[in-house]
Amino acid sequence: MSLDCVLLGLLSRPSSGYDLKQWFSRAFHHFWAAEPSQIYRTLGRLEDHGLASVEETPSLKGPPRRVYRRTKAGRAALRAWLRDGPSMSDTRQSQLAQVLFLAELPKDAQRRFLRALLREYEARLEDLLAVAAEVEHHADPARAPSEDEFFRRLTLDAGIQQYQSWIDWIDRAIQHHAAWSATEDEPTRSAQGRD
Amino acid sequence: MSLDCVLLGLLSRPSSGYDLKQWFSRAFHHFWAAEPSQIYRTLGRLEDHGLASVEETPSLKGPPRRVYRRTKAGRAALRAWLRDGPSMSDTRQSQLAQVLFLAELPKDAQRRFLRALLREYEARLEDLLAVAAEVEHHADPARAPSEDEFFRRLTLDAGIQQYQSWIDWIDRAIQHHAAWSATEDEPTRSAQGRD
DNA sequence: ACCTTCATGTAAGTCGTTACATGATTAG
DNA sequence: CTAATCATGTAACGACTTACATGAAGGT
Repeated sequence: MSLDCVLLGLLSRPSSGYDLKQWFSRAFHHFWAAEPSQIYRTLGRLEDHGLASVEETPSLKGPPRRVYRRTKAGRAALRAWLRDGPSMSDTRQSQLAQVLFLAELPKDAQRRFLRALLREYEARLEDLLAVAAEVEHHADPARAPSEDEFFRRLTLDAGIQQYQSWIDWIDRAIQHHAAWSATEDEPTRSAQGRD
Repeated sequence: MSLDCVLLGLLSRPSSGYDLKQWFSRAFHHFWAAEPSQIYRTLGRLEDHGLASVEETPSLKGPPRRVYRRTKAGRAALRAWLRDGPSMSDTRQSQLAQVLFLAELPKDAQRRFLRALLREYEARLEDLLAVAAEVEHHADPARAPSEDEFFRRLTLDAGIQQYQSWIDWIDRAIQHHAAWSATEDEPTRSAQGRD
């Protein structure tokens, strides 16, 4: 239900499914991912419900673009969603679940896992910083940002800070893990092959 | 597919669906939520695939408990999942999507939204701190933590730090928003009723 | 000739949510 | 007697993923 709202938000400018896909792989990717198939289907649903309208226009390359724009009802739905207050979705972080069960692996595999996690987050942070730099580059430093710009930067900042916070956490985790491995170095029960 | 793995991880101690539900609403809730219906269905699937076995035992109260324990194959599947390295699930944070579109609302509604978001995260942090305090209380400060304890604390720390990081972000966001609202106080285009 | 980018989707299947159904035991 | 807790699930629906299908335009 909330991908519908996200698309309605993005449709502040008329866009094709393909256009929207680009947003999802760039400025956005740190807090919402969506596959083309899902985007196209959701756009169809929006149209069915009268929240968006389509217009087919020829494209320079390939098949004609189906450009969606939101209707009055669409805008109303979006605003209702926003006015309802924060919709706190349950985040599923399988990496953390994996950390919780890491006792199932031997110590060196544990260390490898934590290091791999660190590298993952570092890579993601780097990607996001590149996006942020690009946004910054397009901006006019003399003027106060527009509303859209202001909030786009806020969400970028959120992502950057989240990743930095993860990296800090894993750094400390790796250190604690090393220290604790040293104190507890008799072979442990749970790393053995029982079951 | 990964709820299967999470349950396999939790089944390091034989448990009923009801037991597992308790974990999901307590020590766990900050990075994975699951409804009973889904837990029961997943347990059934694990059994079908030979990753867990059931034994029915009478309970003191209510219907008999169906206690699941993981099989050798189950443990192997879990370890394979862990050895495969971090599984970075795409997080969907609809709150951030909402922030991105906040320009659709008037300024005072924007401020209310950000404040509500702050309160949400503060409440969640408080809950998690309570869980962490409880865990700390049960622990023996003299001994080094067991492997299980060590990783459980790691995941709790991650949650606490994440929430704190969110709170810092929103605090700053609210300040920036106030400052920026003051500079840009002519009525803005996007807050008007066009579309 | 072949690859990439642009651009559309469908079809099958899994995962997850919401709502409901059932029934025993114990504390007030 | 009533409500809470313990304990099981099903049924229906909606969300999301994975894999596949199609095809034109333009570059190498």
